[in-house]
Amino acid sequence: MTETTTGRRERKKARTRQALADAAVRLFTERGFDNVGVREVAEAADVSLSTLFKHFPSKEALVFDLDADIESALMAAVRDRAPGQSVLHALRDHMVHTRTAVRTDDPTFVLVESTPALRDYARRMWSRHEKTLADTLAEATDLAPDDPAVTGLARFALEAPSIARASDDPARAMRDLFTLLEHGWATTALARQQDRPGREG
Amino acid sequence: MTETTTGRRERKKARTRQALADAAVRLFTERGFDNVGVREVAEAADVSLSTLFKHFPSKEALVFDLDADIESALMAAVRDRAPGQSVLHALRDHMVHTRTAVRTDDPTFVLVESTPALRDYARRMWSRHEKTLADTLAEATDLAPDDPAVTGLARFALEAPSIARASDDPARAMRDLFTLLEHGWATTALARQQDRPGREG
DNA sequence: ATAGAAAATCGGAGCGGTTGTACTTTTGCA
DNA sequence: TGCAAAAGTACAACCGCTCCGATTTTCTAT
Repeated sequence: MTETTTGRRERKKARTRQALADAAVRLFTERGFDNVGVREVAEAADVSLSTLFKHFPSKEALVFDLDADIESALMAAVRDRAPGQSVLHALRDHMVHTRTAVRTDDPTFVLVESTPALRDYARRMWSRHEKTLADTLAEATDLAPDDPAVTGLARFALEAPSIARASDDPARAMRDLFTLLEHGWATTALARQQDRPGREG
Repeated sequence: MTETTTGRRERKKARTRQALADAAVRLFTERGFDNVGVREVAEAADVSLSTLFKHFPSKEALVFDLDADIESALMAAVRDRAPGQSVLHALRDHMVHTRTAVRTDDPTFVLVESTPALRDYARRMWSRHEKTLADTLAEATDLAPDDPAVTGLARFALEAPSIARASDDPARAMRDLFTLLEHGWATTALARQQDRPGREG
């Protein structure tokens, strides 16, 4: 996935980045997100404050060390779906599988869920993929990228996890939500089963 | 709507509040949201910085001087809907009527639409009504307030305007979106036409 | 009228996230 | 070996926002 261009430089860079992320999650978990300053995180990772912000654009970003791969996986799920499967169905499966696991063991996950500022940030991060997803959906169905059916589905699908997680049974809630969306979008090309996007007329 | 309790005190308070809001919109429009500091706004309204933050919780809030009435109007639209009309239908009508007007003459509207920080803030403001709306919907249909069908509809209905506005024909996009939602939620109590919530079994 | 409570305002210090600038060190490569 | 790019450093400053003690203005009850 990620470019593994050789080089000691890149390795060291990755190391300090990791040191920052680790220190951040540890300190935030120990004493709470709001009770730890960025200067303190930099200190704990033994780098300067300037360096911290060269690696992460904001305090919140220290906790989300992934991002890029997530988006590409999402798009791939739609593009490389099983033959004959609708884009909506593929989207549903991917979202259910990747975003309903309740990993109470993952400290980062717990930290995010228990910190409103981080929950909001996570939601906004997902929303950033909205346009890319809409484009992918449009491309896969020959609909216009600004068709409300397309942009609406992109938005709602990305919002679904944040709704489902508020439920006692997130996986079930997620499926229910997508069932509703499927019924609504049933008459659109998004829900129609179809062969892989024809590369010939 | 708003309590008009007599008194010179309340009048003066409202006056300074208005002075702040006016100065803010004027300065922001003239020179851009990011190029005007809160201290400057306070200065222009001839009040102290402390006073500014006693009236508004944040810089962004200076631009949104309404809020409370909006929420009650939204809930009222659902609760006091025409007899026999479904909650979803009532919700749709209200959202379409109040949120699709493109007021290119309203400076506040233009300001908000052209400033990402303010667009985000506006979206979050609407999201804050999500729980209240979900409760109202649940009450009107005898569904559980945490039913995904309820919370999902509340979220999506409130998000719809922000999607529709990205289109060239917002009003049309808004109606299209609600049509999709109506199809999806058709099998739920939210879309079923019904008499006013029976106060008797 | 007047005292005293309550509310609004003030001034200013200060915190925490973020940015900018100029400088040093490390690393890759010719 | 030498030079350019990249990574890291140090430090000051900005900005949104909060806190606090003091002061003024308005309301209310006697």
